[in-house]
Amino acid sequence: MTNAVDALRAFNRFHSQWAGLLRPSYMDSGLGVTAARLLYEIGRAPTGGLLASDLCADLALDPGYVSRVLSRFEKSGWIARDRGRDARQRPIRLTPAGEAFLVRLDQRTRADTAARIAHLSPGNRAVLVAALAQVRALLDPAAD
Amino acid sequence: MTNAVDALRAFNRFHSQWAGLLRPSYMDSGLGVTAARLLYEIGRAPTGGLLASDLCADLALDPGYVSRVLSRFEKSGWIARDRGRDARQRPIRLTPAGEAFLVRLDQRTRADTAARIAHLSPGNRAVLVAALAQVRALLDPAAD
DNA sequence: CATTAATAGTTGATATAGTCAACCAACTGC
DNA sequence: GCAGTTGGTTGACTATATCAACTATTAATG
Repeated sequence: MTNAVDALRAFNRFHSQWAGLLRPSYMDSGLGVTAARLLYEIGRAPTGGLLASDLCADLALDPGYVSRVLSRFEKSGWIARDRGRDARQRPIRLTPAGEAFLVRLDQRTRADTAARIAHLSPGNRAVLVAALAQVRALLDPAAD
Repeated sequence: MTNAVDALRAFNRFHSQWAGLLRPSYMDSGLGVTAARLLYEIGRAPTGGLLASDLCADLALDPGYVSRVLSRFEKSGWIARDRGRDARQRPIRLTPAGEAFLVRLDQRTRADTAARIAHLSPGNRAVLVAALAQVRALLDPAAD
């Protein structure tokens, strides 16, 4: 296991397991992992201008699928869609209810993560943060 | 972002994206991510004694689903199932064809990973390996 | 300005992935 | 030999995702 490729692959296995990427429902939110990612992305976007096509491109998802998920979000009252200047597009914005839902979800996720590193001392946390930054810097030449 | 929880969550986002965990088909193998994990697990197991129930437990999967995937594997000629002493259980073993398939798949995955860190110098690789080990040691108190 | 081509998004049909409950056969303990 | 349990399979179903066809609108070209 001195080899970087093997080490990395082993780490990938470990991490995807650890992070619960395999679980079908994201944090028992009733959302699938993909739907949760969509909602997060909507929450992160500059208010007002986000289009369905942006989501498709950013997350590499099928337009039809995105359309349906967005309809569900709309029905749940988490997003609203207006018409823009270009009447084909339907800019997405998060409603207050959606915002609230997202905040709750985020809090739960954060609490979960916190619990999973609760056993680490402050010193060890610092080491962890440094190591994570190191990994990311090396793997992602174009870090944002 | 000085906070360990936030750093970790950001890393999780980055890594799951980087590792391509979202892609439906594992390395264009025709297998879904779950099926690929099953096959790997079968390949890793001590020859002969592996049971479907072990796979269910280890990977937290539904018995019914596992049963079907294993049937597909059998039909593809990748595994064979005998009867054990306990005639309820059907110990799984990899056939030569399955072994070969797995080797090819592994080579492709390895090549892919290698390409993605091709830009790293030997020194940087060593740093990466150390950082990965560090992360894992901290996150996984019960590392194997 | 009329026609054609492209774009944003939706919808229908279909495939794949995963879940849940019922079930059979074989084993265990009494 | 019977009650309860275990390993595995099957059937019915839901959720997730893909593909192609379609509508409405805008842009491009003559």
